[in-house]
Amino acid sequence: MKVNLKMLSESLGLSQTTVSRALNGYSDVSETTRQRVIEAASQLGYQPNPQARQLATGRADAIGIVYPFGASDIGDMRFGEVVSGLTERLAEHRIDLLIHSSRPDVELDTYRRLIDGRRVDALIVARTRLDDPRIRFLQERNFPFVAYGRTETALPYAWFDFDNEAGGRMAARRLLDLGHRRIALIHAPLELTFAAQRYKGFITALREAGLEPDPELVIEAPLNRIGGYQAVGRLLAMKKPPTALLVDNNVAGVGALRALGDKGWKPGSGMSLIVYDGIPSEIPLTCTVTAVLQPTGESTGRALADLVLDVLAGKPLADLHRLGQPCVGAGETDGPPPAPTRRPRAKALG
Amino acid sequence: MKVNLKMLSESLGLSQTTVSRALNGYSDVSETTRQRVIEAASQLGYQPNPQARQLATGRADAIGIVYPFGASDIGDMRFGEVVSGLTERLAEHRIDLLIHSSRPDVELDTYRRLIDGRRVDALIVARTRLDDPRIRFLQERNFPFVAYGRTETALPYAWFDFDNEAGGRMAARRLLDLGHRRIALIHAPLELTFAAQRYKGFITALREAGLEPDPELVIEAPLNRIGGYQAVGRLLAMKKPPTALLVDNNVAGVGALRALGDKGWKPGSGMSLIVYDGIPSEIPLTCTVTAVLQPTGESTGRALADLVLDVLAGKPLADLHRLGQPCVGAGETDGPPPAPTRRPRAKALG
DNA sequence: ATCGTAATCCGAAGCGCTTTGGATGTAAAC
DNA sequence: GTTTACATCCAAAGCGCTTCGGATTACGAT
Repeated sequence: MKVNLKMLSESLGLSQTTVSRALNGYSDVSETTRQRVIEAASQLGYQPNPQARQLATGRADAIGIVYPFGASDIGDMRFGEVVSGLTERLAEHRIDLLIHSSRPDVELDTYRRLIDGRRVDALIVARTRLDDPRIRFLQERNFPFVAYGRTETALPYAWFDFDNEAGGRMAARRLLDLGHRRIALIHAPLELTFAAQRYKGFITALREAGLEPDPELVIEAPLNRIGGYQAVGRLLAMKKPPTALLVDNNVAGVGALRALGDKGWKPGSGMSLIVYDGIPSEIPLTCTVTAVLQPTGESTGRALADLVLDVLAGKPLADLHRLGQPCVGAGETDGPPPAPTRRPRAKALG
Repeated sequence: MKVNLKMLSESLGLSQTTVSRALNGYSDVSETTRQRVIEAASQLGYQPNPQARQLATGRADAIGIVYPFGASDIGDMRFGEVVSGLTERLAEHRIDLLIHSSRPDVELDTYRRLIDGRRVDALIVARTRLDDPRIRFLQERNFPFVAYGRTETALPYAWFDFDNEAGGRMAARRLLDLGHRRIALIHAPLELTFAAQRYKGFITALREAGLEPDPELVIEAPLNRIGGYQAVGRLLAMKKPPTALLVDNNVAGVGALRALGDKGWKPGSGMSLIVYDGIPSEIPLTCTVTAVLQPTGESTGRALADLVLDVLAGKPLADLHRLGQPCVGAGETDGPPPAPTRRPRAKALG
């Protein structure tokens, strides 16, 4: 038999008011009675009914996240890990995580339902775009949210993001330091925030090294494996292929790696390769591919949860920004460029 | 301004009772008034308050799933896809998906909180074990749930599972048909249901072919990449290594593939390899590794959702079972065994 | 005219919690 | 002795919905 507030208060000879206030940490109840109440509550196994509480307070004690339907979880945003970190931190505050998924074209409808249905107190917006309609929508409605990734928007909002520009710069820098001069970039569509940022970092590094990026070597590829595969095909078909390659995401990176393998490429020989986020199946093993690494998904999840809590606590949005730092991890594929071709055969034989 | 039932009913000149019953499809309200009500509701943008409804009905309109904390989403249970399928189907019934994660040692506490806290109407139990304390717990409490994977338990319960035994058998059969006789199996700990099932299928296939499985060739490895890596190391170090290998999960499979690669193995040469579920980074590209393939995560999610709805509708548990069929997809790695070694060098030179 | 029946509709009582606006008692201040 | 100020506690009014147990009306049957 479920025990409710009424039963609990009667068994204590107190009013529901007092018991409720005791349990919720109000100051107008003496410490001794509070202890009695807490004792009796755990004794009787009292668990407040969340729906009743929510109805009375107007809160939902839940936040929502909308997962892009059909998104593969390979690499991508490490969904499972992020969820783990999120729920772990949120649980400490008795807040649940509600997950919905929807096809991109009806995403705003899903948002609308969640908001109007008062099912969540706040939302997390994942995988932002430079101009993101979801964020505009939430700002118009003045609904609390935190973005996983930044956007180009005037109004302030809470966000968590990695310093993708720094990451792109570091990666390019690494290749430059190894002596490469013809460096290719395969990047996701630039309306995606992370792609634009990494792109900018890449270009910056090249310019800093006094190089003007060769437009031919900068290829936009769809955010899937085939995209990476085909882009590498184009690069290798060039009369003068690049000596190094940066792929700005690991989904396309898998395809790129595969394409290189098909052409007989091996780690440490021929073209140098860096894949942003690394190749998923390699991370915990010896890395054959150099990668730009980011903190774990769990830590990202916790950071997002903290931001959500801050937003709900009413902290000024302009302060609620977190920037995670990536780093370049070494693999076997970032050697120096091959020695300049000097018609060797003839010489050697001669 | 949020419009509630009272406002809606007043604007219509009807009682709250009638409006509520009209909206909920009761038969004691005339069709004409029902239409009027529905019209006015969408006109005013009326959205019922879920917390109030839940309080009144005692339902939570949500189901829960507990995700194993720290589980990588690579391959594994294709968490993101399953979630997509689940929420898609559940949304049609106005049911939300609540996700929690917890470390395995406190998983039952999480269950307890969700149940006692009346936050969910049912639970989904993922990644079952042969003897699963979570299922015992839920059965004791008589709390609705559906299991993703079967268990050894007397009482009936709803489950979705793949026919892992058939899958294991098919995989072994494929290798046998190619002429292999020394076939190794790397399997996850057998307390995991899927591992036990695939193991059984493997053994069955061998016996059917008149072979007695060689205990030396059947290796248990932890469910991670290192496990697969080390197991292959042991196999290759044997005086008489196997000519074919089946890895019963793709997490260890990634490690196994890497180990083979380190020893100079290439697809189509030397040892034949089949990885259950396939290598994650390969699936949408050309497959170099033969795989036992299962339907998409989305379809699994939808199946789970349907089962949950059936359970909540009170259908007899003994009927609520779904068995998905795997199939063996071809790759480049399932060739015939190498020709028997016949001391070639001496002979040839002689 | 009277009754039974079916079709519609509604009043009011919850569901279990929070919170407002006092009530009560006690000790310090005047 | 009266006033003031705390420190504790509580009655009652919601929060917005569902649902039980009638009320009302219309109408063919008796």
